[in-house]
Amino acid sequence: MGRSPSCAEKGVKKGPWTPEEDQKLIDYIQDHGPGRWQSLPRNAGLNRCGKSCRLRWTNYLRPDIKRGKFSDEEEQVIVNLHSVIGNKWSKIASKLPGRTDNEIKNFWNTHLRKKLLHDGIDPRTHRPVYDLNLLLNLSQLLSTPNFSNLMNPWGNALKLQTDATHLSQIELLKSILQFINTSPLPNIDQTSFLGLQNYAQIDGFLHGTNTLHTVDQPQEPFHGYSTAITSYSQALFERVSSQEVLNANGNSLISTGDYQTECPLPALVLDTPESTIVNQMENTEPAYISAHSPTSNFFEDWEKLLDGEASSSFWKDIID
DNA sequence: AAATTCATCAACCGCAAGTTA
DNA sequence: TTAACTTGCGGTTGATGAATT
Repeated sequence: MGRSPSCAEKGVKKGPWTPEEDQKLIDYIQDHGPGRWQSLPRNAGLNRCGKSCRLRWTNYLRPDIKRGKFSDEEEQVIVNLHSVIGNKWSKIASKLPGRTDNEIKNFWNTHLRKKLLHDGIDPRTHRPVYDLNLLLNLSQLLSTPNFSNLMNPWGNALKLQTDATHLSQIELLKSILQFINTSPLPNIDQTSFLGLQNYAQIDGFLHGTNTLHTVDQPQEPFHGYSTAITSYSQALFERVSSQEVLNANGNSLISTGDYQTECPLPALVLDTPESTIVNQMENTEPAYISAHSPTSNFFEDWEKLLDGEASSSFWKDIID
């Protein structure tokens, strides 16, 4: 599949169209119809590339283009469709007669995205935004060169750091699992998304076994896992929050109140004995997780997530 | 009044899929 | 079958005008 030369390579005009150019394009298309964009500029006497002509016609000159502000109904359609199909602007545009994909894309980027953010909705997931201040605080804390010096060298500074890191990891994990569990997308087959084998792998991971066995897909496939992680993170949180974490100025970086108000995940039903899960998670190595599954990236991230040595760069990447 | 920042949107770019010879 | 060509898409840029300092 070759790539056609860009407009610049052909030495044709770029930039805004003049009224004369517009008229030439309109006249030509009225006579010959749209299409054949590559040869159109030559035939129409335009010193433009075909791409530029097509774009000008479809986004501006087409007679059926609707102009003016988007109505509330149109806005709602865009938001609803975007929540289902994402940045498929041409697909969204096909449901809004007279609107172009470019126009919708611009409207999204300049208005709707900000509006959703303002309303506390993540415009990518269309779900309530989880406040990342806790993670950011932890990141700053852990990247402080003198962090370990702040702590009593005879105390449990390293353990606290480990707990705090672990807690932040678990919180993200919880969000991921909760998203998967509550995803409203009707067409996502969660079995094919992760694969039965991967359910088994997670199951094995959480229960400390390396055997790959088939498990039935539950109604909410990650329910048990997310509740287990919730209980685990709660235990970790209690450990972290029971101690004052101070920055170089002596200001508290983490407080129980901040955590509780900024991590508004609803409480999940505990369906696994807490102590068992905690012990199993701490003692389990994820190395057996297959790197060759269709979802290997997902599991590579899991491995990074759980790999102590790699965790610093992993979390830095996420936060960045 | 001038300088700076912000918001908007037309237009461009690169990529990938589809089509043709 | 394959390579060249065409088309469409989504991300990004930059010119422009409005708002703010």
